Amino acid sequence: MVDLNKKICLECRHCFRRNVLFELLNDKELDLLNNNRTEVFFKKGEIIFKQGSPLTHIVIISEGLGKNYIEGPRGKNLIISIVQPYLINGGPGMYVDMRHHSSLMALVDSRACFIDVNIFKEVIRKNSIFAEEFIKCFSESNIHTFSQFVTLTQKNMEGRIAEALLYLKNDVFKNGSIKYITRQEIADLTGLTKESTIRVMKEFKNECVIDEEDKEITILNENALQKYADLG
Amino acid sequence: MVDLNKKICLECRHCFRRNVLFELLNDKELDLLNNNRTEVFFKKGEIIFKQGSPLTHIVIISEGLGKNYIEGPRGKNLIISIVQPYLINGGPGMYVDMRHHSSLMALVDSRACFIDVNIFKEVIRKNSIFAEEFIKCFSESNIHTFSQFVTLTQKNMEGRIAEALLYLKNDVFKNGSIKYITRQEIADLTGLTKESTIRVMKEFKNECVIDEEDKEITILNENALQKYADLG
DNA sequence: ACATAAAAATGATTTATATCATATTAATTT
DNA sequence: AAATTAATATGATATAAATCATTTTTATGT
Repeated sequence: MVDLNKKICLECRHCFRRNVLFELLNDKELDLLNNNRTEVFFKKGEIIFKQGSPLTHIVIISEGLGKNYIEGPRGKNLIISIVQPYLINGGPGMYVDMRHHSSLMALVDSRACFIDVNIFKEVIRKNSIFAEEFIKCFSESNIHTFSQFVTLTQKNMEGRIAEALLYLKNDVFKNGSIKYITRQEIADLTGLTKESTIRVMKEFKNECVIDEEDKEITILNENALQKYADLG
Repeated sequence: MVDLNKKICLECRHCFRRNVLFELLNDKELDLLNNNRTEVFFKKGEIIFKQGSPLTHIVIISEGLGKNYIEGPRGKNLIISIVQPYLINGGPGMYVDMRHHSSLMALVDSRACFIDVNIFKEVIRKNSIFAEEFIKCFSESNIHTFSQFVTLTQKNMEGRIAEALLYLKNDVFKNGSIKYITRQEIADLTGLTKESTIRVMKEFKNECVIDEEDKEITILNENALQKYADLG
């Protein structure tokens, strides 16, 4: 009979190794993380962690896709990032108040790995190279937030949608077509209303800057989008 | 004759110790930082470090006040934070591309301490408690950025100005009156134009929510401001 | 296959905020 | 003290984007 625990363990170590960050850990450290993890399946639309709730685990999506968003004061969401597999979802609360400062929702059926945050911090404390790379990841997402911040406060609708589409194409879907993202979500990425988003997307479609088939958005003219982003 | 080097050294260690973070370092580590630092005076309006330039040193303002801002694509600035003495100005670039992703300008005549970033990182690598506290500081500023992001994308003029004034009063000037900050700077903190900022400030003055004498802004009714922030 | 719900689309209207133009006051510089 | 520059103030006007009201299309559940 197959030892299911063992199987999950091996799977997980595989999952760990898919993020180059974990290559910096030795077997003992990997085992430590592995022995303090749980794996949970989420259906599309389910919340993986919720803003304000205790931050007890860091989350790695091993299969699927998520959106990381801040719930604004009157129900309006601001999407900070679209989360692909193997990225570490810690969040600034893990070193401040042990609370989540944003929510993570599954955009498609997803599998998520929960690692005890204290164990994770212990590994960071013990392995300074790993710590440094963790800070690096954190910093990279920070740089993206900065640039999104400027875009949303200083660019017009076309510029903001163009930036969001370029982000989705290049950073999230790695040059594939954009899937599983609704107009409302593009609105939440850009701080616009869904109606405005729909109008700009239609404008881009009419100008053959983008195309859409079967809910898949393809970017036909990246230069045009870049121009919108630059002029916006 | 007084040994000036020694004097600056002692001063600096004093400056280090004013930030509780440095209490976590041992003498050897403090010496290491101390031996790899320079102190520079800046006049009001001078740039301490410039967005895009190489990040070779972390900066601690030991006297004075600064503004940390992102220079937007078409000349419009976004102020991320007002920087008081003893705070560490690293920035996300120090673990990514060794470039500054924002600029720091002196708001009044200021003294700034430059510490070699590689030495600073070496200390972080060697002292895991210090590293953890550094991540904590970084995370706290991150949480503030998140909240400012939501405010600027989801609140109206009054709400944004109210949030900025509360930030200045409580976080920057520690319940003293708000000084050295122009209308243009409040505009850059809120993503508004200076004209709109002037109008809202006047509205707040008329309603006796704030008062201004000799360029010093006093908050007369914090509850009213909080209400504007909540409803905005 | 039908019913229900969710997403996308569209036009009309409103409104919050920016822009423009100009004046006044305060702060620096010469 | 005069001249120049920077900051604040104010009114008129324009406009980008939100809001509101419906409709159409697509997806999901029973």
